[in-house]
Amino acid sequence: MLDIKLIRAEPELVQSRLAIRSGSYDLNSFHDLEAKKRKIQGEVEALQARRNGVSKEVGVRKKAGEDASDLFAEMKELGPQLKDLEAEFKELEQKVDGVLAGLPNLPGTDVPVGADESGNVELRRWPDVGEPEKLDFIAKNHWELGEDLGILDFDAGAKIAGARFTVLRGAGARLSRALINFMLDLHTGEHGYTEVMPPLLANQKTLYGTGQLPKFEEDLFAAKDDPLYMIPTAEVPLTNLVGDQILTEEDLPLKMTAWTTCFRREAGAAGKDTRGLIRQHQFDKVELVWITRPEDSGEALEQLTANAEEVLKRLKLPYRAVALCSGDLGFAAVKTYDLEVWLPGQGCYREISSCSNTESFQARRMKARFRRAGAKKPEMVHTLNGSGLAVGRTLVAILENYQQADGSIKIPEALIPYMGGITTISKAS
RNA sequence: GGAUGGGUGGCCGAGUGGUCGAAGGCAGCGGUCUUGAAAACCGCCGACUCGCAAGGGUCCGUGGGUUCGAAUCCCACCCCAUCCGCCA
Repeated sequence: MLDIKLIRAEPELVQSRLAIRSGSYDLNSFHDLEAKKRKIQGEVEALQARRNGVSKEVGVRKKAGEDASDLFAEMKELGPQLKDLEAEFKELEQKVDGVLAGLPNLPGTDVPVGADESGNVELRRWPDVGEPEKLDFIAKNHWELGEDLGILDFDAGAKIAGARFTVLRGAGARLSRALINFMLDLHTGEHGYTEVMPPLLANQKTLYGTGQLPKFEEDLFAAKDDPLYMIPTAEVPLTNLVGDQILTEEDLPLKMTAWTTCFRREAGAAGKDTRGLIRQHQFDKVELVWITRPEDSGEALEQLTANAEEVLKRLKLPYRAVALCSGDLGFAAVKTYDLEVWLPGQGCYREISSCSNTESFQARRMKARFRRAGAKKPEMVHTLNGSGLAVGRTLVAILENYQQADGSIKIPEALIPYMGGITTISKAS
């Protein structure tokens, strides 16, 4: 949620910052609505002040045994009047909140301006020399490799649950588990994150806090008989852990990591990435979340992204880092770096991690604050999140990058201990 | 699912329908004392919001209701704890 004070104080700035996002946001009618709300608020409060004064006076007179019938008469008139005005105010307030809840965050001033993903800016590649190493045979897609090896079963997934669900078997299932453990061990052991296992279902308030609701309900799976949604990312439960709290300055930065399964309806993605593991309704992800002081969040995004990149480096998977342009930013983000892994089977880079600084946008929605040592007023914290990494897509990247001419898969060195010593996945294994 | 007890400020915890935004304690901040610290003592100390300010308003799980007036009474709902039942 944007700071209403900022919208009021700098309407042109807010309008122009929103204009470089995708979608259009006209704040003119909002300003009128909001001004009217404040006007009514003033009137309501004046009447409330009078009511409170009268009530107090009644108390005083009763105690003294005096008559208060003139005050009762006044209240008889004031009461209904106040009630009507309060109802009007409430309605206006809800409208204002509704508009506010639907406004996305303002892109950072250092974010490249662009309409869509073609405006994104490549920052660096790893390894940093030219194109990724070419295989000396024709690379296969991961779905061919996986099916041939019997470790990815798309038909079985479709039978059990439908399209965009997959069954992993044998070494495939093991590889997924190995990746989760490898990533968690790295982030907790070397990067200083605390491991968390959150609920995979969340209530409406929680999804509002991170910005999925009310605007993006169609992207979520919902429970049938309970007001609960399956989480689309661990960012949702992890970030909300600090909601409705006033932390101390020493608590910050708070760094959390979690492996969770994630669920997305992919409502707007019909026909996109229909084959393979790239776009699934259900996938596993290791998430990184930081809660910081406002002055620290810029640097925190660099570190968080570096932590995610380290996973790719240890797995020796070629990738590039991209700064998203204004038109490609997510709803809550001020600034986002995407990490894109090289997929030889498809001859392109694909997103494998997205790291964002939302600054105080989510904190304001969920009332996540902290108090500086010695300070009187609490302040909003800044929240950041990033994938470190998407497990399914990492598995894809390993299949495609580590494939051999005979269709077998070499296990990246860093993963061998997590694979029980197995060094290759081949048809026989 | 059934029964019971609860949801009050950063935390713990009192609270009689009427100067209650709310006792007390802890934590925090400032001070006295001390070579310094601790202890002791004194003072300050909720959040949000409207307003240039003076000041006003809202908030005691949520939403309704009763009343001139509700943290206190009534209704509904949510959540938590414990016991019973069921169950990974």
